[in-house]
Amino acid sequence: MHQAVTDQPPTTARIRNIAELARLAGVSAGTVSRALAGKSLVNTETRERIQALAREHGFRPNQMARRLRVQETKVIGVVVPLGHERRQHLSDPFFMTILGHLADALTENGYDIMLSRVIPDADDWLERIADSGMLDGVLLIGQSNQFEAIERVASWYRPLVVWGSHRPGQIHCTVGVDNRKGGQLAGECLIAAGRKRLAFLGETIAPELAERYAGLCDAAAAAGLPEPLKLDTHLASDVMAGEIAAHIDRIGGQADGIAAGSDLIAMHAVRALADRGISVPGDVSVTGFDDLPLAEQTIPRLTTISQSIAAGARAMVETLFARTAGEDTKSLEMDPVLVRRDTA
Amino acid sequence: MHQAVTDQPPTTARIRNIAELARLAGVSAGTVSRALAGKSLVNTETRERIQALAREHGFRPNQMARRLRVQETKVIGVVVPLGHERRQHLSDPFFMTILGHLADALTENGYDIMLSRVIPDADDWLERIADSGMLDGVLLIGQSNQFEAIERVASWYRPLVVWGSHRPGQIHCTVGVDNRKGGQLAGECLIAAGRKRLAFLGETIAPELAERYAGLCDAAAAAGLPEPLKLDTHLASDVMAGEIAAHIDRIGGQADGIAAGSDLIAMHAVRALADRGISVPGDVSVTGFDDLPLAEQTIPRLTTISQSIAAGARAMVETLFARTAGEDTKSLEMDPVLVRRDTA
DNA sequence: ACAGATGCAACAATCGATTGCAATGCCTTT
DNA sequence: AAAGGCATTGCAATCGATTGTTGCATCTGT
Repeated sequence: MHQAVTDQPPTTARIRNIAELARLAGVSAGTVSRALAGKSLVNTETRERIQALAREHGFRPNQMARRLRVQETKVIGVVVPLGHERRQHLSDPFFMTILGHLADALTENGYDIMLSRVIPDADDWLERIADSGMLDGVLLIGQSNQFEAIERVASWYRPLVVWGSHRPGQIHCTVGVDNRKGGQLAGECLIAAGRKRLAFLGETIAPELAERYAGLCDAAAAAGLPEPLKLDTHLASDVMAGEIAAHIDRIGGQADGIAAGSDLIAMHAVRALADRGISVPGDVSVTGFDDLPLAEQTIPRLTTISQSIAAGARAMVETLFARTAGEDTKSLEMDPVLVRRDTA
Repeated sequence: MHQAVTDQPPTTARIRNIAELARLAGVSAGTVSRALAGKSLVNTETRERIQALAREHGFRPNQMARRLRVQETKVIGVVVPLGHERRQHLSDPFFMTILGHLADALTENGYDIMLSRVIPDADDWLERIADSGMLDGVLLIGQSNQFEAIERVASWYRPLVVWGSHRPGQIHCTVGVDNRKGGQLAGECLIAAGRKRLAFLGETIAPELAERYAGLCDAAAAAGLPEPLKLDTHLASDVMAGEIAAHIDRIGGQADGIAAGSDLIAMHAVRALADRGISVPGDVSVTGFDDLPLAEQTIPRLTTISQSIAAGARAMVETLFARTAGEDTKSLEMDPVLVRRDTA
């Protein structure tokens, strides 16, 4: 009783389960369970005796067993499907930023996070996750090209919320930004800066980016400008830099206003332009998308379209809990906001 | 049999466990288990029949139960202790970068990741994680001020590897960089650029940063310069920017060479200097630490000390598996490398 | 002093899958 | 034809905790 509370006793064998502790305390396993859970059904004195014994031996009940029994895991899966982009990896700054906010919101509510980076080879990848019995809910970051798979699972698995865009009539619940409007804002910003030859930098296989491009086209059309160039770029960071540089070299002076599909792409573009002695925003204007924390730290600071990621993450978590509680939830489409800084 | 493979049948009730499927197939639960696991003990024909039935009903065995039974979870915990810095959050770019690489290495080996952001209020926070029965191993990112707690757990919990610095005689196994040498490299770089009034920007409560500062002092002493200034900064990104700006204002021209404790701090410093019309590296030289991917993307690009995070992450995972297999492992201290770019 | 109420703890079923061992049936061999 | 071998499958224990129900003992009120 006089040793430090959390030390392992050197002599005694470790206690491996409730039954052993029960034998040691001279009570039944059920009583130990109730005592450790702090339930009032056990006598205060015995409860404290058992708790002291547990502390002394460094015993903690096995969570796996508990969760199997109570059918509740207090774990939420956060999943990134990498359908069209197998080489992209988790360190993508947008994903990391939203993950950080999700982690904050979930841990505040007493939930743990299970992280999966999934390459959807098998077409039941999401079924497998939803149905594993390991999770109380799933948050999906991005739809990638897996719209069908998500719809299929959403039809029977309720605790699922997706970051992404909302198509009319879809089953699964999304939280996201109006990407088309965001693209339009970016276009209007470039046009207001006097740019007439626009280009979009990003891979339009992902629906989000396709919509941003569509919005850019809207803005161009409204201003009577020709359709913006579309420059594809992979999202994997190791190849992105090279591809962007190649694009810049190739298009030469054909574009004076670049709307990038993400802040990361924009940063690479600014970097590539600077390397070639092209001034931003003197010669070329550039806009980003996302408004990551680092957008404010670059020099020049990025003009970008804000997604308010923190609010989005909070909304995802709240929506998930609402769905778990059986409520019907609506998808949330947030308004993008232009953040005017130094690049456009 | 003619419907799409993973569809849920609209009429039948969902199958909830192996026993129900067994009844449906007219065999025992054990046989179903073996069939779904693809074991050769069951007749090929029955096995395929059972597998088809499972697919048809979208049945997947409960992982929680399986894991309880086989005492192996295939889940590794990745934990960030936020001992001295409660407001820091997961979106810290260094953490995110290393997490990305860890995720890659672990998923390649068939492991899932459980993410915990822990604020060590209770002093048994790590015991609770290690002993939860939910994890096959734990990777700790950073020691924070929790050295004692980590030592205590490491004395009985083997599958634990920590990113951080190694003190002589410690029990727990670390992977990290020689922070003191890194600080020294930074100092030498600044001195080689002709800087004589050095300063360190970062919070020296964390042992890693304290060692980097010590290395900087070594370099200064070796060059016969006075002891560098120590400017404390919190690591939480929301307050960091303001604090750094205040430091820059306060010290005025007292320092012409700034060694930052991390790339993020360096970025903020460069930003603050630029805002004040101070040229980098014209008037002041700045070095970072970590060599995050974004260090190469800033303008001017950051001169920094490389930690080779990718290699470190791989080493952590390998070491963890070696320990799980019962091998004795040594801590790994990697050599830092100066990456000379544009800020010093 | 006795019926009924109350407090406390034990018992046993349960969560869902895995797996060693036993049992069945069929085929081969002498 | 009996015995041994092999291929399948069933049975039942097990992983470790939770919890509804039951049973015992003590206390209260009249």
